[in-house]
Amino acid sequence: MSSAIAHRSEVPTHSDQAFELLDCLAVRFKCHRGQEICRPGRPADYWYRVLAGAAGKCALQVDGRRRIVDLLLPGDFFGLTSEKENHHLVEAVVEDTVVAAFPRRRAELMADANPEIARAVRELAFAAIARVESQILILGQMSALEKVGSFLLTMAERLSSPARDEIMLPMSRCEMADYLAISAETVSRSLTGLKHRGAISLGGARRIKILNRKTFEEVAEHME
Amino acid sequence: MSSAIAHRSEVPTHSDQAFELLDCLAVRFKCHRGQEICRPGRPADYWYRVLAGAAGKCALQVDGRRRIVDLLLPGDFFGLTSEKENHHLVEAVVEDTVVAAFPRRRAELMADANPEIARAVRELAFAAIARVESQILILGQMSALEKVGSFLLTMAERLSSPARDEIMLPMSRCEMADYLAISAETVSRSLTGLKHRGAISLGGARRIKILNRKTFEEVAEHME
DNA sequence: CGGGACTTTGAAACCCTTCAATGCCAGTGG
DNA sequence: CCACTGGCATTGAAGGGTTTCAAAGTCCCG
Repeated sequence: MSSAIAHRSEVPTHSDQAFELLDCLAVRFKCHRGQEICRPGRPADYWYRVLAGAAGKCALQVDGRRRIVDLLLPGDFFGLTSEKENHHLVEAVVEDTVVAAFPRRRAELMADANPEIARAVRELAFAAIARVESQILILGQMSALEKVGSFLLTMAERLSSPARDEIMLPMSRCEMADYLAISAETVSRSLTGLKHRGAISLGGARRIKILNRKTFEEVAEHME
Repeated sequence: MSSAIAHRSEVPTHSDQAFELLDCLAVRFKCHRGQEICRPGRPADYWYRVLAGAAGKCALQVDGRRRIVDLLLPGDFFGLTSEKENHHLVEAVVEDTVVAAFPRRRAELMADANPEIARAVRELAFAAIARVESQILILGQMSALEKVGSFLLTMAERLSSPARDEIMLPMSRCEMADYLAISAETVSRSLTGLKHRGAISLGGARRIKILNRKTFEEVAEHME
């Protein structure tokens, strides 16, 4: 489930030589919270990689709702599409998110010339598939408790900080709601529900500690 | 949203020379309905492509439920992973589904040697990302009517038969339920709901005709 | 200290799930 | 030819979870 790329809260060290070559093309920039990184309808001229912070690939619906299709953490690539235009809006979710942009044409030429780079890009695309597929499993859960529970476990893994089981969420309740396809109120209720069951403890809205993984599985099974 | 690869009910003609090379590696086989194509836990030694019929990439949950993570139609690739082992069960959904299997090692070597093939595989991976992301949007819909409605529109596009707007569903209600993360009964109710609104007509359980796309949009907006 | 954004909590309405029964269709055997 | 069977689809009713609207509470920052 987890990709070959390490997810850390800071820039992953590109141990691969292939990446060092790609990185020569990269333009880095820092984003404010909510700042748009790429916009639907524009030509898809870049591949991107999150280096620090977090970003969300969003789809805007006709009714004004926002759906976060993919949550992008350090190490994750996005903008990988076979279309000529972007279909999604990508926004920074936390302040000072750092993104590297790779000019697509030149990156593709580099991939043509260097099989290692082609392989690396392929792997990154595969990682994106795995990410989105695992999100589908979360969205397919029956109850909101299960959704929030599996989201937290996934985040604990992806953010894998030195202190595992202690998560600093990069997003607000509202953004979790857009990501999990439930209302922000239900997200909140589910978290307090998990707290009351002794599965987690909350230290401020975004600091979450996983106390008892056993409880999560019980919740997952039938929310007893 | 739709990939560069044409989706037809029969084998797509591989106009690209790159594909012809890859096809030399392929082992083709025909599957019965429900037959497993690859199994979780086994080494991921192949890439696959559906040539005819349909297949479903399934995740089995602890409670015995089945979730269809990706619906694979002719032209679609699957088995694209960076892991050493498969995580999903892939099953044929219709009788006589034809699949081509590409030995992964050799296909990768071929991609290393031939940038066109590498590019083609990359595009196919990108297409898989687009497929799953659009499925996330469907799962994120509010009501079952919206889910079923947008599913039908998507299928009409992907199956694009000569007579557009006339779909022959490759799957049962139960499988649609597993794909849309709602119960089979609700799928049925939604279909009759759409019928009563004049959006579709049913000729047998699997033959569906889209009568009025306007109605779909109304449903999507707020299911009036 | 106040403002503002975010989070939590409450109550009513609504939609979906579940369980159950009925209906439909094709294939089989008498 | 017909009855029968099994799988699938449809429909009904009760119960429960989520959404929505609303209000109160919390936290951070100027």
